[in-house]
Amino acid sequence: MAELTEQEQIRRNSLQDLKNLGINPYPAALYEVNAKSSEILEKYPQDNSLFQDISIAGRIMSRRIMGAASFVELQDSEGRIQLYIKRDEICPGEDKTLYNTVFKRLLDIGDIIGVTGYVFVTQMGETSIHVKSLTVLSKSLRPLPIVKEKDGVVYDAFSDPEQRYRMRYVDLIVNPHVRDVFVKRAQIVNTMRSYFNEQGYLEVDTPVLQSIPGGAAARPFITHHNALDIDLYLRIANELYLKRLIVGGYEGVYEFSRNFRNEGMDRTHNPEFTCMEIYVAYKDYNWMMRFVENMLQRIALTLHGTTKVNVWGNEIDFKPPFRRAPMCELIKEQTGYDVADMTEEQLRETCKALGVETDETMGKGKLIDAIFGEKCEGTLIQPTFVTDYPIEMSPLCKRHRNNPNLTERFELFVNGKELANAYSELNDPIDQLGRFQEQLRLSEKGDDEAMFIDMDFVRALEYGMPPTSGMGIGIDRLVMMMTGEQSIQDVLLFPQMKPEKKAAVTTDEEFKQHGVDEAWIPMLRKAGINTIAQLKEANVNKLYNDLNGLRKKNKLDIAPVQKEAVERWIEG
RNA sequence: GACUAAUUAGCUCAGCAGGUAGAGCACAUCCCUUUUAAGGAUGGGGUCCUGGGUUCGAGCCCCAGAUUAGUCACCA
Repeated sequence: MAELTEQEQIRRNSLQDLKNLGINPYPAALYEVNAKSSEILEKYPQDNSLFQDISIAGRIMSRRIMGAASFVELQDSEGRIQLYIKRDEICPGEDKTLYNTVFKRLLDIGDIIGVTGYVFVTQMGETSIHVKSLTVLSKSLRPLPIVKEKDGVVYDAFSDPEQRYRMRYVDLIVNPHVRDVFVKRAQIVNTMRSYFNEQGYLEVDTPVLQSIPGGAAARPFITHHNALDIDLYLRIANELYLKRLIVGGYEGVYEFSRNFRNEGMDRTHNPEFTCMEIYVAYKDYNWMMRFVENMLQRIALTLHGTTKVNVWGNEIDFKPPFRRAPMCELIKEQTGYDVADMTEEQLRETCKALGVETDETMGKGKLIDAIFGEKCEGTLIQPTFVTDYPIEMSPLCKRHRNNPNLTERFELFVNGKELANAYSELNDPIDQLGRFQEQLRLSEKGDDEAMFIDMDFVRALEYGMPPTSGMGIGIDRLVMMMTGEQSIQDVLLFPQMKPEKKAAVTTDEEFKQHGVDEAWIPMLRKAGINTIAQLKEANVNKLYNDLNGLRKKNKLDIAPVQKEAVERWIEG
């Protein structure tokens, strides 16, 4: 076990002292809570007769002790409220242990307590709780980062991203803003769910483990099922399953789908992320645009009370209708080139002329996408539906009713980023099979994202799927936009991180068995020897000198170690 | 994957031309009896990310590695 820091040791001592006083630092019984910090702060100033017999619980976030009276900031799930603790109030009799020892000495910032009492206003004008009784509910053994705030200025913020993401629990304790982001995330999802349910659409669950990863162009994670002895893929999208359900006869189905893609990680990509996909029978992509607009407007209103949201310095207005523009028109607008009727060769030359990088494996669709991505995406700040994508880029989408080279597809761009993607879904089984075969050709050409052929999906279409419109929206990116967060890690509670590097540490017991004198083990660690392996490689003279030096420095009451002993330890 | 930067006390950060490791908060002991990032005094606390190298001497310079961040590549 790794060495404890001084502060951790002191807290463990306090823990033992509490037990010695007959106080259980981790009691089993429930603690009755009948008030929350936020409602007290909100309602008491209006009506001083309220909250005269309350019980509240939370974490101690700061303490100001002045003799026989103290102030504590208590943090519950809603926020913080000040406690006023007076010695003779919580210790009415002769025995002042609860105040003098338990509260003042054995409790710390980070401990969880419950108190009863009544609400009043201090001379400083702060609504506070006058405490009549105090119960220890959980002793904290690690010191929290201390974040202080005055007049809206935060001092010493706990801000190291690595620590915040790895120890999200600490982040949530000391950074109230972070807790709020995830409340908003839940509100967004709930708003969408009620919006869909109100219209009679059905929420469903489809497989995460799939033998054919379909519905998107992406590299999947591969796993293995032992009993079947087959490889399975973690889903990259749920589209093909939802469409099977439309074939099955549901009018509308949707799913909040956790997807997994074995690709790069950065501040807009996490290996697992959440998409919402919805499919509605007898609709087309024009209907879907109105549907999405209204949904986003409703989310913005729920969260902010207005359709205007500030996203990274841009004021975005989610008030419908959003701009609609065909892709080739936007390319023409930005570059002057009309790519609509170009051949693959002409597109390659255009890319070259525009300075857009290409490679051998790219087909027509990818070439146009490359131009669009490079020249247009970033310019689409206000919500814009980009429509009518070339057919090569959209193997699951219905051909455009007026132009067979295009598809009835839109992507919604907000603040220069893709947010949603929707089709009039392809329901012609023969066309679908042909498009899958084209993907196969791309795959053989080296495009490792080209789609697999899912024959069962084709079979489903052969039974007949009604005209259907489908839409997918990235929940994480939506949350980023709606909360103003700039990285996906900030809207995921537990973003993927590389495993924490664990320093291999040999236990005291192992050192003992290795023949090391017990009294010297702590000194050995201080000398930088934490494993048997390190011990074996140690230099006898250096270690011998180090140990006795440490003995002197730490004023140890043990005899100096003999060089022969150190030799024995090293040799084992 | 490439490049750049960061990594020092529980937290936030200083540190120089290579010469005994610092501050604030937190912690401990004491003082102060209604405070407001409380105040005062004293004190404890460090594998300066890891491993090599240069040097009489490295937190600092060189090489390699780890992690994180940013940019690019990749990524509907």
